[in-house]
Amino acid sequence: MTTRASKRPPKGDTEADETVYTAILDAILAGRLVAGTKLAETPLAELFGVSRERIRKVLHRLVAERRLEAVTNRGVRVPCPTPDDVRAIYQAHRVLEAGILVELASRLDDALLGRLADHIACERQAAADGDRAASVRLSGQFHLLIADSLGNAELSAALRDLLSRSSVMVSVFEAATDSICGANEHAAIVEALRARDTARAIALSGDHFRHIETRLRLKMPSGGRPDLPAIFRPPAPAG
Amino acid sequence: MTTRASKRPPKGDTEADETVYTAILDAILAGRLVAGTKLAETPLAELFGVSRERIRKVLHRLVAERRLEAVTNRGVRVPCPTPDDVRAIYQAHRVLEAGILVELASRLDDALLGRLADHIACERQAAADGDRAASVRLSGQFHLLIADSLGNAELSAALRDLLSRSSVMVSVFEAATDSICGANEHAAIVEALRARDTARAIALSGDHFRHIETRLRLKMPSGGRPDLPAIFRPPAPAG
DNA sequence: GTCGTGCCAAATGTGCACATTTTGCCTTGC
DNA sequence: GCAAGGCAAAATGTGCACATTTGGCACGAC
Repeated sequence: MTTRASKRPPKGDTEADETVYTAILDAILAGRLVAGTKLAETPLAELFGVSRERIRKVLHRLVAERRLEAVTNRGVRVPCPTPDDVRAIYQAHRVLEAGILVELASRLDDALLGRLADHIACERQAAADGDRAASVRLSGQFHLLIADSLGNAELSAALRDLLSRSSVMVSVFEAATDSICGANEHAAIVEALRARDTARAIALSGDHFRHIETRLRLKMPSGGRPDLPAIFRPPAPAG
Repeated sequence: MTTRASKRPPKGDTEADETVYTAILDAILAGRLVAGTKLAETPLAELFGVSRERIRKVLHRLVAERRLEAVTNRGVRVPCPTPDDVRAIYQAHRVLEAGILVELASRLDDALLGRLADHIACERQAAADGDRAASVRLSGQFHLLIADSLGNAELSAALRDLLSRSSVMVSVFEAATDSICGANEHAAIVEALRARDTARAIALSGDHFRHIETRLRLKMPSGGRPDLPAIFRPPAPAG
C-alpha cells in the first residue's frame, strides 16, 4: 500500500489474460474468425492494448487446446477443417452419445425424464416463436444436458472439447436453419428412453447425427471459399 | 553465415522444447513424479540446462493439457487425483467403450476380429511367460486397439487423453498385478462381438471396467501418503 | 508462552531488446 | 520477357532484467 495507483494495474493482469483469451475464443466459436485466418501477434497486441508477450501466451494456450494451429516461425492460424474432419467430430459425438445412452438407461429416474421433457418443451417453444438463435442454442444444449446427466466431469469436458472445436457451432447453425424439427428427433430419443428401449434410443440418436452429417456434407463442399488445403489433401479412405 | 558455430544452437531449440516436454510428461505418466509434487522453474531450468523461459513454456503447455495444475504466483504441481477422480476416468472410459462397441458392431469384419484375436493371443502369451510388464501394456493396448479400429482420430485422441491423465497407467499396473486374467475378459468381449451380441459385449465391457474400479477402490484409500487434499474434499454425491 | 506484525529471501510474472527466420520485391543475367 | 538470386522489412522466437507476490522467520506485545 505504498503507492495507490501504480503505473500499471498490478494485479488485474490475470483478468487481462482472460479477457483476451475469451475474446479470441468467442470469435472462433462464433465464426467471426474465418477458418484459415492468420492471427499475427503485433496487430492483436495493439488491438487489445496489451503487450505482445501476453498475446503470445494466450495464443500458445489456444494452440495447446487445439483451437488454433501453429507453424514454427510462421505464426498461428484458425484451423481449416475439411468436411471429413467435421464428419469425424460428428461421428465421435454419435459414438459418445451412444455410450452415454447405455449408461443413462441403467439409472433413469423420473426427475431426469422430467428435465429432458422440460428442455424439449423449451426447444418447441423457441421453434414456435420463430427464435432461430434460441432454437440452435437449445438444440446443442440438449446433447450437453444428456451428457451432464451422468455427473461425470471427464465425460462432460470431453464432449465440450469435441463440440467447441472446428467451429462446430457454425456448422450446427447451418444445419439447423434448414429445418428446426430437431426437437422432434430429440423427443423421440427421450421417448425411447422412457420406454426403456435402449437400442431404439441409440438408433434414433445415430439417425439424428447422420441427418446432420448428411446436411453438412451437402452444404460444406459448396462453400464460397476455395478451401485449397482440403482440395489438395490426399483422398479420404472412404471409410 | 557470418559465424559458423554461434554461441548457441540456432535451430535445435524446437527439439529442446520437445526433449523437456517429453521428459516431464514421461515422468508423470510413469509415476516417477509423485502426485502433489511441486515443479519449480529454476531447478528444472538448471537440471535440463535450458533457460527458465523454456521451462515456463513447457510447463504452461502441460497445464493447458491438464497434465499439471497451476496456481498463480505459486507454481505448478503434479495433480493429486482423488479416488473419485480416478473412478470418474474409468467410468468415462467405460461409457466411451460402450459407444465404440455399438459402432463397431455395425461394421465388423473378419479382418478386425482376427486382429483382436491376435492381440488376445499376445496377451495370453505374455501371461504364460510371466511377463508382468508386457501383460499390463498389452492389456491397456487392447482398449486402444478397439478404439482405433473405428479410424476416428478424434475418438482415439479423446481416449488417449483420458488414459494418460491422472497417472492411470500406474493405477492399471496396480490393478493388473493382482490378477492377470484380464485377457479372458477381453476374449469374452471379442467372442460376444463375433456372435453379434452387442448388448452382451457392452455388458461384459462394463463388468470388466467395474472389476478394475472395485480393485482400485480397495487399494487407493490405503495409500501410504496422507493425501490431505482428498481427505478434506466434500463427500462425493454417491452417484 | 503464544499470538500478531513486520521484514527479508525466494519464486513467479512481465516487459523489453535482440537474434533468427520468413517473405515479398528488386535487381540482374540469360 | 522471364527466371533466379539476393536484399530488406516484417514477424516470430528467445534470453534477460526487473517488478510483484508469496512464505518463512524473527522480533515484540499481551
